[in-house]
Amino acid sequence: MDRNMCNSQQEVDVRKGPWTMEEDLILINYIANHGEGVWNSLARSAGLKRTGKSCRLRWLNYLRPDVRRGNITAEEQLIIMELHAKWGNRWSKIAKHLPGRTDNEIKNYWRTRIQKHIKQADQNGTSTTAQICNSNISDHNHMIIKYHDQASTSHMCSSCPPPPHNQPFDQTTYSPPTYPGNLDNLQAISFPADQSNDNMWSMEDIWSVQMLNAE
DNA sequence: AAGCAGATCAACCGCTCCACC
DNA sequence: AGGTGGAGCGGTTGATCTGCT
Repeated sequence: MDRNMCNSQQEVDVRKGPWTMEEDLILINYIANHGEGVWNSLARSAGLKRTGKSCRLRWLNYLRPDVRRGNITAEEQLIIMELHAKWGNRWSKIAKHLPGRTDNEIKNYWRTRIQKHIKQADQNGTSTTAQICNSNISDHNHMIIKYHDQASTSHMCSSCPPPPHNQPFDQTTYSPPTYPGNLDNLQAISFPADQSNDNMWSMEDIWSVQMLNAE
């Protein structure tokens, strides 16, 4: 009984849900002064009513200064698809090849954009392998992806140059994006350009306040 | 303008792995 | 060798946004 009360009291003390700007600032300031460390004790020391896990996630996915916000570019999209073909849902591994992108972001992107189109295409046609053709990388408006019937013809579109990998993607070990069976049947899909995602407060806001606090 | 449905994404949850004792 | 705690990962949820009627 007492234990239950104690637990529920602890649960009340742990905040969940969206982070406030104040919490963000506390976390940023603390890490700026003390560095990343043991997250549970960091959360306690910083005076945040959050779990270490929550702090870690917030820092890695949002607050780190090197996190890139905004649209996934066509180049990044290609890399994601290639590496997903290679490794499957190893999001953190894929994220390592996309500097500034987080595993969470890539995972969400895959599930909400790419997988959706694959499912839709699944209902339309048949094919077993993928061919990726970046139709208009320069304006980043649309990207066409084609899946062909023959495994042997799975390769980058011959009329297109290889993707301009400016990331540490290892082209020497590059293998064509042959998709596993459950990704069959995609014939041609196009993605509209991403919308910019405005947050309640921008990272520029946070970092400008952080600079002021640091002075 | 209001209501609804689908899309998006931040955050949480549960699990596994690994290092340390 | 086994236990424990922290870190990291992938899956899922739920709030919010957006576009359509």
